[in-house]
Amino acid sequence: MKDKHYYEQQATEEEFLEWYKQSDHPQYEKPSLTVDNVILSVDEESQSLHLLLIKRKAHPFKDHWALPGGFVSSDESTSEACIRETAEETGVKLTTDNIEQLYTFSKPGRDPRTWVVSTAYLSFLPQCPTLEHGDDAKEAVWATVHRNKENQIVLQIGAKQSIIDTVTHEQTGDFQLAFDHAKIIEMAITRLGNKLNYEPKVLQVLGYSFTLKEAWNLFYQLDPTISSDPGNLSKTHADFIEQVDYRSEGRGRPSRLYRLKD
Amino acid sequence: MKDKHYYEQQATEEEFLEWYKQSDHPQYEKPSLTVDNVILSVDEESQSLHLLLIKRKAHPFKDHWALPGGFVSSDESTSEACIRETAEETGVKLTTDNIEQLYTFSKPGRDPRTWVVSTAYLSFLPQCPTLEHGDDAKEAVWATVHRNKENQIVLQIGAKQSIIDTVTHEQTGDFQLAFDHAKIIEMAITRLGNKLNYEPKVLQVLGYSFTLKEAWNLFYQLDPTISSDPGNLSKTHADFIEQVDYRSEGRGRPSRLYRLKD
DNA sequence: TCAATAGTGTCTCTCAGACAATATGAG
DNA sequence: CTCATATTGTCTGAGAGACACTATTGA
Repeated sequence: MKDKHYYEQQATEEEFLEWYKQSDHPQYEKPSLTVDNVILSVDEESQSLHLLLIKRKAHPFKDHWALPGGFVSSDESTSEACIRETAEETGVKLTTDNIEQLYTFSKPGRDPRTWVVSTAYLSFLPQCPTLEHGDDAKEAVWATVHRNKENQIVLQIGAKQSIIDTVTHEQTGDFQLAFDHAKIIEMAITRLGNKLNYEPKVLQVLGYSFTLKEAWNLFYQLDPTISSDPGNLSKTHADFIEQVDYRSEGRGRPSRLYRLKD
Repeated sequence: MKDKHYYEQQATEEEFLEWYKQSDHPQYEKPSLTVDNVILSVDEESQSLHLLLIKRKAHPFKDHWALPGGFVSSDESTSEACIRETAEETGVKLTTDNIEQLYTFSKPGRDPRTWVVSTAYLSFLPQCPTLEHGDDAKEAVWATVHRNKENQIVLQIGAKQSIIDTVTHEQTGDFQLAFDHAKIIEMAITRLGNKLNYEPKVLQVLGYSFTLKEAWNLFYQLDPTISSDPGNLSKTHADFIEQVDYRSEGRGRPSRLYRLKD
């Protein structure tokens, strides 16, 4: 048997890989790898931006609200794991077009049990589908989320409210999120607000088509300092949206429908 | 001994954690976690943007050029690992202000040996310090890097050149990079180009102070479609730079020195 | 005094934002 | 016809970019 040095530095790449797979390797400590998914949608009725949260039934952080997510396995990328876990936990089918990687959180101690590193994703889902929460499924809700004029992020579940301060990164209010999920949500909302003008992928949450007013409402919830004129969106975002030219019904002048360009 | 269900769902959080640490847990497969660092700097003489590459001495990808980086351990975050590995491999001390997280790469098979997930960082370093490459240290070089008018990314090491096409994501030319490092570099340069106008952190590569001409040269290498007037930077980037008012020597009118605001 | 280099002033063009005007449908 | 609602047109101010002009030094 030839030695390690021979295979690493003198053999061919093929010989090396064959040797590598047959050898034992010192086991360095490895982290568990998870994904967490910030799933955003808007409710058609209220036009409010919503965020999917799940109530934890077990320790740690029992009874706290958390983002959906789970473990990544070795035959998939983190984006595939994100899509798979979302489907498993909520029944919702996402595609690579609906999700984008947000950030990887790795601060030691972020999970009180053991070493867990998590890659967070941001997902866009049309029209808040109703969520099943049977006995063994975890309780899942659509929480409303918006940024207020003080630049804080406000979450609401029913009458309960939680505020994330973007300066101090502190959570206050009626409930606390599990793990470092408040930081993840803060980063998600902040990134969305920054990108409204040049990569308005968020509009996917409005479904295939939407009115200018609906788009403006969404933008306003992410950044209450934007222009107060919904109509101006057809100028400022002309490169990103196109008219589908169907009209909806209702009181008042019918609004035109637009869609996000490919 | 009480059972798993009791500790997960009925005990207090403290009891749960104590039980958790004393118990055996099914070992799911875990990935190795690494960091890769895209370290950018500019050479004072040539004013060219440079990228730090290391030549691999062992399989896999023996003799290919690669980004510096290494394994993350359980008592540090990925950013700490990035700073530590950079110091170990190059002697360069970075701080959290000099680095930013780029993306986490996790596509199965990206490392031919085993399951390796890597979080890539982007680092800014002033004035291309000279690199030691002794016997046991890996060979390290500053490769020049810029984006050409065809929107390709061009790397050069001496007379050898490699081109990364940002449409097809193919590498052509005299050398190939190890692993998926061409994709990492492409993402780094693309992100920098997009952020020149609102978060010009890249200017850190110019050191504490710089002239408008130097700043423009850097911007031009990242995006050759920018304004052709270096002087306009004092208008367009007035929010980000401030004059230090010292003047340099040389032929012609002395240029003012600016620095990146805090 | 000229060449070389750098910074400043000015003009133009584009575009974001506010507001007024117009379009469309319900009752 | 009038009200409610939504889109379109117009005006204005700010700012990016091009270019010419001025400033500062060495030779």
